[in-house]
Amino acid sequence: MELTVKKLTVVSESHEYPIQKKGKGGGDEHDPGFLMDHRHLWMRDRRQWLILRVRATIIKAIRDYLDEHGFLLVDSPIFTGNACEGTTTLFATDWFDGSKAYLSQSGQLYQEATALAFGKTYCFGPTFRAEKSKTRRHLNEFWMVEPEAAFMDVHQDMDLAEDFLCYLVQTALTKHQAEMLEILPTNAEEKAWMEAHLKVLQGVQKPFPRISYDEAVRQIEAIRAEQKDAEQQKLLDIHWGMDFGSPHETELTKRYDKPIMVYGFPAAVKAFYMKKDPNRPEVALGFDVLAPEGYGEIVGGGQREDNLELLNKEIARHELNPESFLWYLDLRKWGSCPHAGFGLGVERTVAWVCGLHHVRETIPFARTLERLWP
RNA sequence: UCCGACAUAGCUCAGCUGGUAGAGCAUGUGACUGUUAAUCACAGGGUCCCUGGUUCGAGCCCAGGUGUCGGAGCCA
Repeated sequence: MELTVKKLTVVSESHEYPIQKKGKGGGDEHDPGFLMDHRHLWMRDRRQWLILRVRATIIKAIRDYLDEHGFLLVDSPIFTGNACEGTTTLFATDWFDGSKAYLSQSGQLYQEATALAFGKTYCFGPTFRAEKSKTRRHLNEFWMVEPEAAFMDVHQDMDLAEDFLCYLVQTALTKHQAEMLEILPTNAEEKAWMEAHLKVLQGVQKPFPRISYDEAVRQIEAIRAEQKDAEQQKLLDIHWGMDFGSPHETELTKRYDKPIMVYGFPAAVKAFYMKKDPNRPEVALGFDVLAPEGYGEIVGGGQREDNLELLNKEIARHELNPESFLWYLDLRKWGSCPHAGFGLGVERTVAWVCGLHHVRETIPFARTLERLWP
């Protein structure tokens, strides 16, 4: 395209722009820390511009899907009065009467209330974790969508998560596939990787492999036996009853080119509100969806304990204060029913779809352990 | 909290066995003008993260500290 300029107006002069063009070798002229310090300008870069538009597409797809499938948006509060699952992972702030308010780390408990009132609901907003996690998968402020439905069991919950995720990925691909291939890779090697990655995403169709925790443990044991590196063997140590660590998830998902659904975790390592398998009380009716290519857990969910007596026992076993949960227990006391739901992390999903190394690029202004600027 | 790596010009980095600081880009001046990652010439630009130590001499070696990044744990 060629333009014949008839008139030129300088709207604003810009001298010594802090972010430079690519170097002659084609590599980045700046390291990630510098770029994050200039996030307010960096987002004008075409790669960042695309990533944040993919995020917007995925967010719209989340709302469209749930709205069209009978879910009502009923948001959970962000301030909560009590620390539900331990204060160490919560940000505390001063409340009016000298007490503390905590920033929500999940809207789920409130979604159980709204689902029992409206049938199918979801909340979608920022979530806060005060964990001192410094990894490419963690932010201290991130966005999570949490659908919850009455009369839904864990199997229907997994069906929903599967269908939902397929819709999100395919919607993002339909809209952005061409520009993702054109813009995201910065060299020939990355371009080849992106071509393969887009094929993987095209293959994100139902059904996903569903692997029981028991089976996953067996597979990880087999993977561990193949490892030659002693360090890696140590990291992959596993036995029934242990929760998975990142190395377990990463190695397991490398074997698949679709997201996998792992279900039936040991109840002992899961949250107090998870319903137990009536046939195997040591197993919880929860599941995780693990993205391929090592992107980790993008969905966590399951069926909730709807039996008042069993729930009380779990609260005692986890040494939680029952008074904090009086309203939550009311939900079982008056008109309860089987119900289930899940949470999907927006940034991890966007990072996976875009094939990014780090989730910090998937949110306009990342908040991490060392970053409150800009 | 634990483990590891790194910290040199505005930015990205090099710097040998310890001998007193370099490149590219950016910036300034000039040349050129069909450019689009412009090109050419010249120039300016440094608390080598901080403190202490070893040494005739430390960007380099040692100790402590600070900061950044990655990983573990925890999780989306």
